[in-house]
Amino acid sequence: MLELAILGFLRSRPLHGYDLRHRVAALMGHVRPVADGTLYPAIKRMVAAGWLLRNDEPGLSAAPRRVLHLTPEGRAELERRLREPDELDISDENRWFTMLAFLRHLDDPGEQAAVLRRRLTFLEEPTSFFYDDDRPMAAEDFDDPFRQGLLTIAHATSQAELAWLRDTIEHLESGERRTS
Amino acid sequence: MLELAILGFLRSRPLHGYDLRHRVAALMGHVRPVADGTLYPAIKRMVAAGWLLRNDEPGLSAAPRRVLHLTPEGRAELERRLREPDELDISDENRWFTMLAFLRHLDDPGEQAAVLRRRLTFLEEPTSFFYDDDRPMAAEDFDDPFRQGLLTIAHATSQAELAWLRDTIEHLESGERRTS
DNA sequence: ACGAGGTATATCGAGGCCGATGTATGTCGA
DNA sequence: TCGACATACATCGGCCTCGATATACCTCGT
Repeated sequence: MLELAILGFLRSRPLHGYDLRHRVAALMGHVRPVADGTLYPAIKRMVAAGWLLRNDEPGLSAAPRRVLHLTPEGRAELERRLREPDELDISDENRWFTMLAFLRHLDDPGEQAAVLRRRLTFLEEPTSFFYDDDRPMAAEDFDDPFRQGLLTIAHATSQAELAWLRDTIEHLESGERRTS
Repeated sequence: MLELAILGFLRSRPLHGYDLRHRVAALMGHVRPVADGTLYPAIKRMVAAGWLLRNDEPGLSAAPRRVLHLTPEGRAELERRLREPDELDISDENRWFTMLAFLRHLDDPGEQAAVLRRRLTFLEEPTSFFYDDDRPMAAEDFDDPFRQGLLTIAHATSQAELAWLRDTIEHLESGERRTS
């Protein structure tokens, strides 16, 4: 997910680690600023994987900036991750929102719509409040005002997302039809 | 966060690992079912910390059930975590929602309201779309329909949560005044 | 002329998480 | 009665993350 964000940011322009750090932190919405000990090893991994190239750009600042470029392989990797292999369902909110933030890089509207449709299917399947054996979750959960709040908030969120998804899918697909 | 959930569930009744696994998975909302390799080491840690007691309950099922009880220390630890030391702000969604799911165990309405009020303060401070140096985030972010969607959804979510928070805080505090 | 604070990268160790795998036993349908 | 499946616990290696720490240079205010 950090890797996805790095690939996504570098798709637009080359950046050095420190800049990436700010952008990633802003994207993750202050939620959890990336630690240096996480970011730099990730960069190293990705350079080793052949997705990034590191060019030194001396003199412009205090320390030498290691400017990172996306390689064609990196670009392919980004697209692969945005398309998201079907087995991994889009069930992790963080992962999903990060994907959304860079979905524009998948430039075929049909493919974009396909990703949104998968998310829509996922959101539409009712959340089970039951265990596997149809035992309902403890009744106490439902006269707890805090858990009620949890449900209220979750409901509002998914309604908002569903509305947006349906709208956007329609737009993408009508545009699609017009251009084909 | 896993530990918080374990403490929370055991506060109501003793449970064995397998049952905990189901409950935690249901709580995390299918988001990411806990792996055995995560749950059982966590239990072991917590037993070692003195928060849990493990009593074997033989014969009732296939494998011997290791029934887990919350110790007084565990209970204190749960309450400490629900009160959440002020330094760590409630910025991680997962953490926050898990807290909410067990906030009833902090049985003083005043303390409950205090926790909600901290969350309210956090949500009310406007999210910065700027870097530290007041450079705005790339303009391209704003004519990207997917990032727009991100903002739309986030806005709807926080509105719903804000409304619920204000409502609930008021209830808790008026109840508080009545009983004092 | 000096120190505080920002820029920029890097490494290390401790510990946590995931995925795979193993080991039993009970239950239920064909 | 045989196999499939659920119950129930456990361990292991590898990878990742976090937090701390280090280095070194620049800028700006005093």
